[in-house]
Amino acid sequence: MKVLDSPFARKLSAFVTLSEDDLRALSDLYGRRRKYPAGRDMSHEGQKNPVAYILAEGWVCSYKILPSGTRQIVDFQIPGDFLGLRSVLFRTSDHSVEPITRVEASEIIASDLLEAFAKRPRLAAAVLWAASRDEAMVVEHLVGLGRRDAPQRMGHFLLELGARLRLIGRGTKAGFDCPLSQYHLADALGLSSVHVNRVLRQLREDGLCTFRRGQVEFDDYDKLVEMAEFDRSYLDHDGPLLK
Amino acid sequence: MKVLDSPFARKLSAFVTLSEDDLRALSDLYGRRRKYPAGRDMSHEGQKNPVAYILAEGWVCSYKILPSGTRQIVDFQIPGDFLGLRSVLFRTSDHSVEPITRVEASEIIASDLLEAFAKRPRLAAAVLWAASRDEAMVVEHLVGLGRRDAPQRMGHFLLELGARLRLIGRGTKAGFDCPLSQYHLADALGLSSVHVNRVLRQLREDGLCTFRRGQVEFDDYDKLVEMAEFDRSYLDHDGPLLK
DNA sequence: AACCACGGCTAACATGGATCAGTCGGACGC
DNA sequence: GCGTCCGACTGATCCATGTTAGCCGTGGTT
Repeated sequence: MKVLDSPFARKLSAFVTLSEDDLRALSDLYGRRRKYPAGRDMSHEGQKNPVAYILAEGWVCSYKILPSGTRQIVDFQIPGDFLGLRSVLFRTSDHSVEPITRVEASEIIASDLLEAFAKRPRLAAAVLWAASRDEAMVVEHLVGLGRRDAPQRMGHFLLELGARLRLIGRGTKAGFDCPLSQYHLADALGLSSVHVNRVLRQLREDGLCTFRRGQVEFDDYDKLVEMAEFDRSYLDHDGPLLK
Repeated sequence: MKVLDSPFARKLSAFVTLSEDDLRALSDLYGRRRKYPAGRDMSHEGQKNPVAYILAEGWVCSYKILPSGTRQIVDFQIPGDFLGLRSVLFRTSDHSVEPITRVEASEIIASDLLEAFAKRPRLAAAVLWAASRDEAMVVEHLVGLGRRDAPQRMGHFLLELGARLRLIGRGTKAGFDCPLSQYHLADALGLSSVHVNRVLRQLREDGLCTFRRGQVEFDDYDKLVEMAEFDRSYLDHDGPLLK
C-alpha cells in the first residue's frame, strides 16, 4: 500500500493500469531520499553530471535567467513529478531548479531506470506517458505566452495546476493549497508582479476565483474554464499504443 | 554517399560519430517517400493514428489554433527534422502541421525505429539527442515569448534558424534562403504582422540584418548576437552519456 | 487587358501591461 | 518592543505593441 499511495504511483496509475509487480519495480527504483530547504537552488544551468529525481514532497520550479536579470519559469513540479529526466541523458543541465517549499526527493539512477524499462514494458509506457504530458504542458504554456492575455493566462495556469493536483489527491474542483508567491506567478506567466496582483483582484471581483494566503478557491469553475478557454485534453491524452 | 548526404544524416553526424553500419541502418529506416503541396495541412490537432516522418525537402510548421481564431506556431521543421515523433507514441496528435513550401517526407514506421534502436545504440543516442535538442528549442522559444521584446525575439529567431540551417549545409554566417512570410513570423513570435514589419525595418536600418524577398542576410552577425542575447549553447549541448 | 488575391508596407490611433514609487501588515531577529 | 525584511497591494505615468484602415506591386486567372 505504501507505494501505491505515493504521488508518483497515483499519477501513473491514473492512466496506465499497473500490476503488483509493476508497482514493486517502481518502489525498487527509488534511491536515497533527500531533503532540500526552500529557497536555495538544487541545481543550476550549465551544471555537469546532474542527477534525476522524483519529487516526493514539496514544490519546485525550473527556470532560466536572462542576461538582463529577469527570469522565466518554464514549469513547476509537484509531488509525483520527474525532475531532470532529460538532463540525466545529456551531460549539461539547461536550466536551474529552485525549491519553492521544503522538498523531499528520491534520487533516480539512470541505469536502474533503463533496466526497469527493459523488464517491465508497462512501467516504461507509463513513464513515457508522463514525460510526454510534461512536454505537452510546456507547449501549452508557450501558446499561452504567445497568444493569451493576462487574465486568460492566469486562469489557464490555475486550472491546469488544479487538474494536476487533483490527480495526486491534493486538490478538488473547489480549490487547492498553493505555496506560490505573486512573484512566482509573474515569472511563470511572463508578467510583472504588479500586474499579477491586478489580474488576481480582477478574477476575484468577477467571481471567478480567489487566491489568498496560500489558497486557491475556484468560485465559479465553469465560468473560469470558459473565460480561460481551458481545454484539458492536452493533459489526459490517450495512453501509448503499446498495450 | 547518398545516405551521408541526406540532411538527416548530416545533422546527426554533426554530434555523434556514426559508423558505416549505423548509416546503413539509417537508410533502411526510410519508408515510402511522399510529396505534399504547400499550404494544405498535413495533419491536424486531434487526428487519430498519426504517422511520423523525416523531412527530406521543404519547410513545415507545427501550430495550434486558439478558439479566438489566432494561431501560435510552436516550431518550424526544416530538412532533416523529425515530424510527429511524439504523436506516433501516443494516439492523438496535439497540434496541426502546415507545409510552408512543397514538401518531401519519408514515412517512419514506429516498429522499424524501435528495432533499429535495439540493434544500433549509437543511432538511438543520436536520435535521442536530436529529440532533446528540439525540446530545448521549444523551451528557449517559451523564454523568448515570456521575457524578450520584439526585436530580441526576431533576432534570436533568425539566428537560431541560421544555425540550424548551417548544420545541414543550407546557410552560412552571411545568411540563408527563407520561405517564411511575415505572417509566419508573427504567429511564431507572438506578434502582429504589422509589428513584424516594423521590427524588420528597424533591424535593417540598424544594420543588423535584412530580410527581403525570401532572403535573410546577416549584416552584422556579432552585433545581432549581442542585441538578441543569443547564446547558442542550447543548440549544441554535449552528446548523450552512453558512449 | 482587366481583375483579383496576397504579401509587403505604412500611418494614426488605441490599449494592455510595464515601470516607478510608494504604503501596509505580518514574521522574524535581537 | 523595535527595527527590518518580504510579500501583498495600489495609483500615476509611459511605452511597446495591437488594431484599423488603408496603399502598392506582383503574379495568376479569365
